[in-house]
Amino acid sequence: MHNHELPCAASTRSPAKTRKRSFHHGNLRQELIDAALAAQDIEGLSLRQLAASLGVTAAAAYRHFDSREDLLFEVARIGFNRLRQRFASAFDIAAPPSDAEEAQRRLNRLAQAYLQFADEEPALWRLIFGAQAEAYRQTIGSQGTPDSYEYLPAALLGLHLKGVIPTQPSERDALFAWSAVHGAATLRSGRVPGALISIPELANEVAERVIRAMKHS
Amino acid sequence: MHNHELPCAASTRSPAKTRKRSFHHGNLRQELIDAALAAQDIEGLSLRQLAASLGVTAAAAYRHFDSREDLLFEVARIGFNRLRQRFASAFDIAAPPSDAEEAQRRLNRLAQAYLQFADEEPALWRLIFGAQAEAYRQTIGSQGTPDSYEYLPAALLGLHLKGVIPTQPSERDALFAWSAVHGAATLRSGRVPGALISIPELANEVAERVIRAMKHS
DNA sequence: CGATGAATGTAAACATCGATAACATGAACC
DNA sequence: GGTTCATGTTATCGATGTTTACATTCATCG
Repeated sequence: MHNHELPCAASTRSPAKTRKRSFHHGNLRQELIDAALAAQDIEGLSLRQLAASLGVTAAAAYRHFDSREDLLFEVARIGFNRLRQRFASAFDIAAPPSDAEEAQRRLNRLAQAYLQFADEEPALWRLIFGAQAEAYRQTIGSQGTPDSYEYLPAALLGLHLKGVIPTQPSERDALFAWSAVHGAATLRSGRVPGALISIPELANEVAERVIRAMKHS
Repeated sequence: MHNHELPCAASTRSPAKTRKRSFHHGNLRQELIDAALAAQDIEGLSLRQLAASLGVTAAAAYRHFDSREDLLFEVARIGFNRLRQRFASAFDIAAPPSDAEEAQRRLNRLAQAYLQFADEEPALWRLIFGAQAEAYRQTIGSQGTPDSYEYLPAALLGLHLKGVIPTQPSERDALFAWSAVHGAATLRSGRVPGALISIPELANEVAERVIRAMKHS
């Protein structure tokens, strides 16, 4: 029953995926997370099937996670981190935009990051903005430096600083911009008819319109 | 075990809810749907508990529904119908708007209908726009006269006809407007910080900004 | 009225799920 | 070698969706 052909080589987390495992799996926690990340429907995952796919009993998973929700929680944390990394790639939140064009490009890239995340990692997107979205947002959405939720207000403020927008962007302006981008991503993830535009184009459309709405207030 | 104190009074769907039931429940299908509609988490409903709450075995539900999903499907159909009725109350899609102000009020009321639905029937909202949103939309979203998805383009067209918007609204304009409204409803249902505005006010904000974005293109 | 058959309920069973408890194994450390 | 802890297994529980076989009611027709 037990296969102990090869003993675990390194005591410290051997990352050799090609090695056959010993009785001790060696890296089960991470592999469970990875397997969950690779699933098409993360929320609907069965812990037993997930464990079985790694050649391990369901009970083994409970050595590393308190519950199924706890596992999904860790996966959601990774999801939020990836989204924040995409935001961070859009622009440096610490430095103000160089000029008006750059300020506009920032909002554009931010929208693009959001939409690309929804497009390229739809399962993660549905997880973190799905049924448990509120629970996730409260505990892990606002952690990390900088906070994911700071980028959009920062981008809008940059637009004002460079004269693209006449008034200081209010909280409602941010809420509207966020609604537009989030809504576009949601509708896109639902493959709504007519949303067959490319992501950069769609992001540009949304960003342009958001700016237009704020230009004339 | 069996209670047959009162025989079923009317053969044709007695709606008397105060009457005690006979062995035959009499209206189980509808009551299952009603009970599901009253649930706070429709997607997470347990068929067994639902049946038990009506004093009936789980297997009894299978006389009226092929599966749990089938039941949720019927509930989702009702949800779409209610949303469409709210749209229909916003304005008559067959008649063009009387003037520019009425055209703007139409978009305003449409956004309000959308947001109020999300606010007043959050469980139904989460059901029809949740995990199975795509499946529901494909089969029941576009049925009925008129189609739910016709209202927003109609409202935008009305804005153009009355001179509020210079150009003929494109499909992308509609997509953006829809994104903004849908996103606002989604964020609101998530109780996002700062979204503490009243629904009419929020609808007005969104509608105004959508119009502003289209005015200057 | 009474038999028949469809509609609609129950009871029992099955597979699967999340979760827990008791036990077994392997690795590390003295 | 022996102890100890981390990490796996097996067995089990209660709940779930679903199916099957059986029971009851009801409408209909002779």
